Amino acid sequence: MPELPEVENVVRTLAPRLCGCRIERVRMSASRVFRGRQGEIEASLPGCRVLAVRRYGKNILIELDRCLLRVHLGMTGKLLFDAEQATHPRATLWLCREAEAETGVLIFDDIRQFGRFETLPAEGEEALALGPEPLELSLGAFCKALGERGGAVKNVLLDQHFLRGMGNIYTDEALFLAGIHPLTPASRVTRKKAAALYEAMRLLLQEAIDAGGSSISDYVDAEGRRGGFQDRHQVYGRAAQPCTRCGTLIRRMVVAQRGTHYCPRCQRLAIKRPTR
DNA sequence: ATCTATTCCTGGCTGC
DNA sequence: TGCAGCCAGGAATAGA
Repeated sequence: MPELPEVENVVRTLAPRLCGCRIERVRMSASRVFRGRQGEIEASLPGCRVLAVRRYGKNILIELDRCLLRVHLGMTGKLLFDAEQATHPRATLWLCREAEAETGVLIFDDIRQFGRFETLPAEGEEALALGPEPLELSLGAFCKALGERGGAVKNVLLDQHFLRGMGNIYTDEALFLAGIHPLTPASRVTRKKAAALYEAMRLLLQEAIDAGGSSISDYVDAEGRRGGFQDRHQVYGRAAQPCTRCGTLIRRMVVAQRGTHYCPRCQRLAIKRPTR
């Protein structure tokens, strides 16, 4: 499932091949990824030139000269230059470079249709109003915001209005590295633990980006390459296997309707009561 | 307002 | 070998 590091790798493999191209024509199949905007997209994309490709949380924003194309990969979405790798193409863009014939296609492929493919007005990302990037946020701002939130710390980290880019895998991994139980109320995470969480999250995201992301089910970048970080997960997907730190068996429970993996010994649910 | 539960969607896996 | 049933979960939406 694509989270911040995976989307970052998609953007990095997408940008050099896409920037400067003109979209010649578009073919779309009926799919809920367009959210009823299929005709609008088909009408607006042809003739547009790609100015830039950037990431906004887990969104891929393709900046065109007339509008913004927002692509969210959801669970199983992929952007591919190789038609051979597409099994469930939802949109196909034919591209061409200046004074050249068609130079290739870009396919948005999405098995489960949890993704999104839509046009937004230029500067449309502001309307998405997501929280700050984890890698750009200061420690002080993170601790302050965390302390003001209700609910379990895992739910808060997954909330894209709190931080943009964290998903289930990196949330479980970051909580493990910081030694925080996923159900700990966000407002009860101590300053020391919050600082550990902040550092763990940033280290994890950077290392995962450098490793090409995590390929759990079928994630691949725009060149069709798998990531390598899945082999370094310490809790995610390791239920009933020994903790890499203490040997206790990793447990799985459901938090925020998501499979949640943690070490019951390294991540104690200790709610300190105020001492009178 | 703020937080939680439900819904969408299909391939892969399990067990009979 | 076939097939029913379950599981994976991001985020919009509805509900408390």
